[in-house]
Amino acid sequence: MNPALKVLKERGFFQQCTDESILNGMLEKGEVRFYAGFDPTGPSLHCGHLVPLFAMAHLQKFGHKPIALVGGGTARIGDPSGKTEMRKMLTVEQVKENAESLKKQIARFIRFDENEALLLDNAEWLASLNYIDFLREIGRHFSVNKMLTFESYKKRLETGLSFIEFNYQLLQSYDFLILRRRYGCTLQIGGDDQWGNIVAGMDLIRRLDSAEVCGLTFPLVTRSDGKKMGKTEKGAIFLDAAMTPVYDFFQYWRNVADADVGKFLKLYTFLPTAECDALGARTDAGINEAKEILAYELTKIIHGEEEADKARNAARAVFGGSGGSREGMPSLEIPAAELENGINVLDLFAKTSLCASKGEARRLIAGGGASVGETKVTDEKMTVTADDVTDGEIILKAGKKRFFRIIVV
RNA sequence: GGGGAGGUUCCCGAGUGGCCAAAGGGGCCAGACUGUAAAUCUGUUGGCUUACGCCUUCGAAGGUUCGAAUCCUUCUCUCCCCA
Repeated sequence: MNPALKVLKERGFFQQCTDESILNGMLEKGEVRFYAGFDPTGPSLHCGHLVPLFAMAHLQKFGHKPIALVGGGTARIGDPSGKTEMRKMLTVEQVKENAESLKKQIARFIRFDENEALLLDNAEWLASLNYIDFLREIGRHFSVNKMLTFESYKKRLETGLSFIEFNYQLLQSYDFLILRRRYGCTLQIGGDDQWGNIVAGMDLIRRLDSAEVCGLTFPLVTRSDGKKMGKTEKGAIFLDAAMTPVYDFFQYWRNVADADVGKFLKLYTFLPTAECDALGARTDAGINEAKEILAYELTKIIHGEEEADKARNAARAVFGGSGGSREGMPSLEIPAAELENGINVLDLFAKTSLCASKGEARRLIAGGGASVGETKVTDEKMTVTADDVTDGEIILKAGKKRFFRIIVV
């Protein structure tokens, strides 16, 4: 088997492909131009996008030529695949802005200075399409009957599917067609929810250009507890530090379930497969340590080594490990003068990201989950003063895991 | 175009004039147990207030009423049936 394909399989990136022997042969034969799409529906990529990013990085390491396609054109429509509700329409400006920030994040995974890696925006060819021409040339090759048999559309038929969303498959197929014609792209990779769209693109290319191309999908990553990957109640875990602080990002991965550690190490780090398996097979204190490795390695890739160190040190400081430093902990500066008069605990907690309101702070205290420094807060009328300051800062705790650093200036 | 059913707090879902900040479940947060895990049990879960209480919330805007999530009018969105 081709080594690149082997790595993808070993690491859990392989769900299904259109024809394995053809794909294998293609990869063996030489550098393959491949693409994966990213929808700029938000200003930042989130954890759900990590799998295709890592897959692209792996393939590039084997010399294959990646195209990261930002869906500046398609994002204006919305893909119904896997969605149960209609997507919000975005304005052209929003999409453009989003596309810009996605590019920077993708660049952390793909080296655009090597292997002729490309970053394209499908608005380039979609925006100027002529409706009539498109129907004549592309639309006639699609059978509505066939499209309706796709699982993703079936589901949407129950709740409602607008015509423009229904057209998504045509546009994505057209993307593939254009990329093959212009850049010789012969492989599309994506999440398994994209299977239908990928196959449709393949069919279109076979019909119009009589050319053979391949598709490969990744499994939908699930957590062992059945919850959605990369989602918390506060929303998705984003790659942008402004949206998900590095410390929170680190902590998310630090807290994954035991059963997921090995799988996630293979998917979300570049550590050798054997090492990932070994780490994931650990138990007790060992698995706990493996989680730190997972969190650290991934944070390093997304936010850089310096930030990853900070986050790890902050976590260690908080949870009592060695080599701790509080620098990476979420923090807030408060003038010393304010402390002179004393600040009510409720007000102080409500100011931080620990509590959204004073009511929430009150509940936290009532539940016995709030601490100032090492002292548990038992009275909501308590006042925090300069006496509580240690080394120029006050550490607030909400529960065992959430910490906040007040820096006195 | 005609007819019907609906839009409730983070989600699902009760509520059909005052006892409703709104049942129940899920989730979230916290406590116990632990390994910053899982499972389990317990508590909590709109905002402000020391408190009495006040304010905002039941698709939107008006109206009836001492009082509306609940009644009326208009608008809007979703689903279903017919054309």
